[in-house]
Amino acid sequence: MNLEDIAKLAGVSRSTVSRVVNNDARVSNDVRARVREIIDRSNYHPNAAARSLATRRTRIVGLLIPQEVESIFVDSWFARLIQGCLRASTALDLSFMLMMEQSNNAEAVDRVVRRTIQGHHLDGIVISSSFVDDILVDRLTEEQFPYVIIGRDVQTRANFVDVDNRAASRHAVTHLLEHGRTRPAMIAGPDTMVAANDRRAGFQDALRALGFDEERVPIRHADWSQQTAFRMALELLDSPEPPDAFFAASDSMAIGVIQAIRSRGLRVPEDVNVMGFDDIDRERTTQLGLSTIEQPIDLVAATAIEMLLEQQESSQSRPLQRMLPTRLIIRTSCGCSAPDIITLPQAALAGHLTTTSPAPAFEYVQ
Amino acid sequence: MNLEDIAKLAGVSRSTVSRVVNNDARVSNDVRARVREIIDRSNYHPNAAARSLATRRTRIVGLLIPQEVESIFVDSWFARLIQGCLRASTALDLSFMLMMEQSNNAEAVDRVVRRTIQGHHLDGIVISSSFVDDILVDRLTEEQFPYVIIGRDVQTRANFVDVDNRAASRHAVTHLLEHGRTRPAMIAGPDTMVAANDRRAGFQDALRALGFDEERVPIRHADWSQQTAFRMALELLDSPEPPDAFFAASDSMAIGVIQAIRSRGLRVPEDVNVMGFDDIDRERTTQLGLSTIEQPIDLVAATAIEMLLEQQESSQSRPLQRMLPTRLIIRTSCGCSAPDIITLPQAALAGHLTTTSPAPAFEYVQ
DNA sequence: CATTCCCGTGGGAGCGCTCCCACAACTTTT
DNA sequence: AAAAGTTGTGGGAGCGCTCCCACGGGAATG
Repeated sequence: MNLEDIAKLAGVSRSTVSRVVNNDARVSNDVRARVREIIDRSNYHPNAAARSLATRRTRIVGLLIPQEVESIFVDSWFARLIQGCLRASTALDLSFMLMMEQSNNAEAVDRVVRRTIQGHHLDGIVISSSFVDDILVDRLTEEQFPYVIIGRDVQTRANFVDVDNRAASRHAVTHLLEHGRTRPAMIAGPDTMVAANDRRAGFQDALRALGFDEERVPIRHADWSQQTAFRMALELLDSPEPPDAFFAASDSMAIGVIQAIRSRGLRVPEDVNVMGFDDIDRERTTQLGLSTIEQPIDLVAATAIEMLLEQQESSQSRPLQRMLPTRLIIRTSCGCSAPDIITLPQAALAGHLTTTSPAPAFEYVQ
Repeated sequence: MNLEDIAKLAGVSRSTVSRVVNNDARVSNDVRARVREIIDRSNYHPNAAARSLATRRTRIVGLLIPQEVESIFVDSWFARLIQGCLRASTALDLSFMLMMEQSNNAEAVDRVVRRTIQGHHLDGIVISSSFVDDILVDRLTEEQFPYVIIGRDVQTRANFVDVDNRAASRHAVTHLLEHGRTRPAMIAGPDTMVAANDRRAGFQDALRALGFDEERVPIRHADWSQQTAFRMALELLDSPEPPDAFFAASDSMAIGVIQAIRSRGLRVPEDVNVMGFDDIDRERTTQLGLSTIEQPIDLVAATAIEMLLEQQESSQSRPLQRMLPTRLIIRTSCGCSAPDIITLPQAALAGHLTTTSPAPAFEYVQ
């Protein structure tokens, strides 16, 4: 069953049927109605391959995720990202392809490029952060292929979408310390990661603004895991000057911190206040009353997909960079008694760029 | 850059280049080498759409997951299934497409069918269980479109792959009770689900074989959640005849059971023994020393993809049904002192079919 | 009333591949 | 030595669509 068949059944030409299928205005109403009916009756659907061949568009977008992380799917961050991309694609009537490759491996990158770009398999690709410092971005740019990286990159020529980790952290920490605590501490992420550094910088911004002596505020770098955070929090709690307020760069780590606090017979928030980051596993954080910063993953994903389409339309070469707003989710661990949700203002990075890039060219989306 | 271009560069015909690309034997070695080199040098990759159009194959397989479950991705079962399918597809050089739709919704099903089947978008589709009692399977069968359902279905005409939940449960429970406990109990899954019923049947098989009075063995139906299992286990523990061995139909529920046991001041395995099912979140189960039955999700996924290809090759109409082996993962909660892994024999269903289907036609894979 | 314009429609070309058949140049069989 | 088969190669047709141009007829314009 193809266009020609439908055309014959409707007594019109192939072109006319094509116009009806593609909602072209230049078809008279009665012809349109007749063709529509026949299409419905005969269960016709245009052949995707033929369409792609003629239009040079596949209406398929992809998400590339790194293979290295073994537990990649147990980490709900990736799961939620996938879900968000899938949702956004479906809403735009795009098909969604998942790809997994090793990053930092020339051969694997080549495989991706050949298959997707040169084989014209995809219209665009969303790249989850770990691939960043790669040949891949260069190849993609060179080939003028639409892509978006999830997570701000330090080399500022790439297309990306991210939340303003620094601004969010600054505001959250300011809120945390408004409860009168005097000995803050941070369990930060690995200092090789941009997001981890941005969150730490936001923490320090807040300290500075509030007049804390940065030298005396302990910061420990953990690996996002509950276990490591637990251990490090324990160390700090056992030190001569135990912290009375923790900012953890992720909820998992915040949970580790809370466990550590409790294991020393202390209570949250009566004795020690805690602030997390992510709010992805809402069930657990709610149960613990963990105050945290919400990452709008669905929005990040949807924005990424949109940015892909934008690149497809206009092939301008200026990088597309977008920062999304976050919300402060107030439960009880920060010291508040009543839950609340506060949308955080952004733009902390504008003045404090960690790179020497030419201009603070991010687009802040409100 | 297309076939013709390469042909011109190599001084041969389009056909010859095509043969080289597709590893056709009928090309002389020197011509093959020359063409290969030019292909590599010019970064050529065949156009997927053109290929699909000519061959009527897309080399894309899909996974359809139900939209209803809000936390679909927090549940690591789905995440692992996706990962498994993705891995298997990549290994076979297939692209992997993810689709999310509402099941039990005629319109949504129609959308899937039209887009994937009639639009020739996919070569085959893996369906995660919730879609089963649907119009979808009928449509798929009718259109002779390759599909595989994850999870045994009671209406036995469909293609599926599953683990033998019943045999696995029987063996695991037999093992559990070998430690001399006399008052077993089960926290089962929702009795609307085939897998839940199979696991319960396996439990009962074991009881019968060991000479227990089934009437007096309590079985509670929960919803796979830790919370509900916790509550039900508590009820049982507070009854006049508290159980001294629990079989939980999932690890989450087993964790709830362990919490309940501990909250009554009892110890696992000294006072009460526990057996779970799934072994997906290995980190948590290991930490708790939970003995459980391992579901080989990766194998399930890989088998599903393979079955898709099989259907593509030979379009025989006999349903393709495959049961995969499980392993008993012995840690400490069952009462054992030394960890062990035991591959379980299958075929429990062969004699005890829960349906009245014509023949026990499953293929047991060892 | 003649000319231009627009609107709705039809048909050809072409997207880049595969598959089939043709055919030349050998090799093997009769 | 003729017939048949084999091997390597080339070219045409066709997969089902879109896009462009052509064209007829009615409406708007001069």
